[in-house]
Amino acid sequence: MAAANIREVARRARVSVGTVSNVLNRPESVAEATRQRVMAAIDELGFVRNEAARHLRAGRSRTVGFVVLDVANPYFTDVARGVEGLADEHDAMVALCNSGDDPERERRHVKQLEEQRVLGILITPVENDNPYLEQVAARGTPVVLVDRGAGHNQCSVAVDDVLGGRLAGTHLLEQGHRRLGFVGGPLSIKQVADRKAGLHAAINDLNGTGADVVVISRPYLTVDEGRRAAEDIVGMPPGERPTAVFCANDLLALGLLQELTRHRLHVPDDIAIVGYDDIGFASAATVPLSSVRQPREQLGHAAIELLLDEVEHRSRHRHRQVVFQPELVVRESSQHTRAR
Amino acid sequence: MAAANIREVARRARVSVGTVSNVLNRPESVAEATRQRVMAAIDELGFVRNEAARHLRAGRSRTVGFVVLDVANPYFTDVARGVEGLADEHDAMVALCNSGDDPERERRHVKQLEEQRVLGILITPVENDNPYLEQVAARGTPVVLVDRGAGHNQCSVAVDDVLGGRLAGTHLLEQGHRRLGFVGGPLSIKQVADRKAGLHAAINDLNGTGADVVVISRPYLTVDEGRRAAEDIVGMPPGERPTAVFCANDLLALGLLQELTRHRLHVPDDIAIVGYDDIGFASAATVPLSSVRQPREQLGHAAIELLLDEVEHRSRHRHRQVVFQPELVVRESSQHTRAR
DNA sequence: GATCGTCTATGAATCGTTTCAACGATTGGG
DNA sequence: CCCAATCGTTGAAACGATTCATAGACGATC
Repeated sequence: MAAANIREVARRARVSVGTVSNVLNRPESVAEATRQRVMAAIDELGFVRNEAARHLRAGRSRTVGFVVLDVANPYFTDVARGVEGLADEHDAMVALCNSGDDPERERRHVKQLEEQRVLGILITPVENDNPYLEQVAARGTPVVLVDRGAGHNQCSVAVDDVLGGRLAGTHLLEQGHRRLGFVGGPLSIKQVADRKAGLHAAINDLNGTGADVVVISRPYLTVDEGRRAAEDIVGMPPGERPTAVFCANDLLALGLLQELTRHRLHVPDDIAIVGYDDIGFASAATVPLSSVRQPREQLGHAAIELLLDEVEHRSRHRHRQVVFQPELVVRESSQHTRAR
Repeated sequence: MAAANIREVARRARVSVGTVSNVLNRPESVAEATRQRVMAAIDELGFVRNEAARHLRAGRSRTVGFVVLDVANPYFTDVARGVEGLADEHDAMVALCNSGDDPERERRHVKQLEEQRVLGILITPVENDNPYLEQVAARGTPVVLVDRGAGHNQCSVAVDDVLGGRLAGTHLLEQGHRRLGFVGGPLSIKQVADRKAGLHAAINDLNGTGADVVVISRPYLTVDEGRRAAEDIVGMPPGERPTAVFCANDLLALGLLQELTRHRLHVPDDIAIVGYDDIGFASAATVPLSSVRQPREQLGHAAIELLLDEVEHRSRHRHRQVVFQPELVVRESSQHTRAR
């Protein structure tokens, strides 16, 4: 049974195609009896609107593209949830695309989305500078950077990572720690560099305390790399070992926690840990993890809001760069438990 | 700069629209000089093909819809990865849609996908019986059920959950356990019921051993519920407490593990645990978790293979129900560690 | 120089919906 | 009884790319 089209529906209901279209899009402007007849014909024929044709006519689709670095990362799926919520209200669909850290795949996805004339594209780009995205925007598909700041020729939503690092650092200093560790991925990733800078800033805020930072650099932000960082730490002479470690994300922190525990180092008494992102598994760890929380759903919310504003008021739209404040969630992994 | 269309490109390159189309789709049939001229025009105008128009003409889009229960569940993102791999080779896109366990949302997504005339729909339905999906298929959009068996009027890919339960059960019995526990979500979910049935089957296989099963039923399959199950177990008199527990998924198992440890019960010596799904976090747990592994990527692979077969050989296609065998991965959580 | 074949390029028809000016029918006011 | 206004419906013109039968140009062959 090939899908029936609007013409067949019209014929069956003995009306013109225009009327069928009206039933579908402006039911109030059609006489009740006619409407019924058309609806009946639609049911009988199993008619399903052809989105491609509507879309061709309309010039734009009702889909928003969201290109993320990694669908498997709970952080992004949470942001996506925020996007979806608001998109739903504007009956737009969200197409979730995975670049998997590969600039090539990212470009392919963006191209496809542009060909689909999506309402707009939300994207966390793999690389830092992406002139091609500005071209996409210039050709008429609005682009909003997610989790990345932008110049004022683009919209962006981000979280203040320097502040996040500072919150973590200040907290650890307040707990009396003076030998701090930073476990992070490559500093070429802006988020990582900013978080580290925040940690240093916290120390500067409190200058003259003689606090020190050992940097343990790791190539990726994964659980496995967290474990390796633990090996590094365990290998240090106890006098040089940091007494508190700030990790660039929760996956690292979880790996670190597991491996330290395995080596009979107690968290937080021997080594305190603060992570970043506050993913669901953070509070579920064997020692619940302190973490810097990013307002993930809000981030998604804000991103699509900026996008829709640009779509709806193309002329009077001004690009904005929204920056959220992170928040420190203190749990067991960074508080001395004397009563032990 | 509104997106230029193929006519403007043709005008600029001083050729007909047909020729531009040929450059795009059959470049070998166009003289080199002409081709160059057209390409130049495309670049200069920033021309981007309009997918809606191609699609309208072609009758079908090059997108496959994948509707999952929960994008935040690593299990589904892994299956999705399998789907994407093969889809890429057929230069099809995958649209990942999230039903979030809500039949209403699921239906909306399916409707949208059908209106988009996607190549086909892969879906893990929320409910068990879904006649509406057969109607979708009958109207011409192939549907493949994922992680659910189907009758022979539909294609499906699934994993033998009874076997999975049996593997877990047999393993625990072989380790000498006789008081077993089963922690699971509502038995109305077929997967859960099957896994439980498998556990009982394992006991029957070895009849006369006097093995026993305590069922601890929980409404959801989450980490939190796993913790609550631990409370139940801790509350039992030590003589009745199971010495080994099989969980319907890894999230439950992780929660259980954490809370038992917190109550100073040692895993596996006091209580052994086997989970299900073998998600990434299973091996990363404080006590690495034994788990029944489902061939996730293969599942995705097989699903899209069935779908593409139906698309490409519509007439001679026969619906198939593929069932995979799960595999038990034994780790520390279910092996006595005498050397402790 | 007529005939045939090869290679390129053309342009009109097509996909299915939406939109909108225009039309006929009906109603109410003057 | 006529004129306007209102209401419901119509039909044709878009939207932008693809396809395909056909035409034209050019060489080779007899």
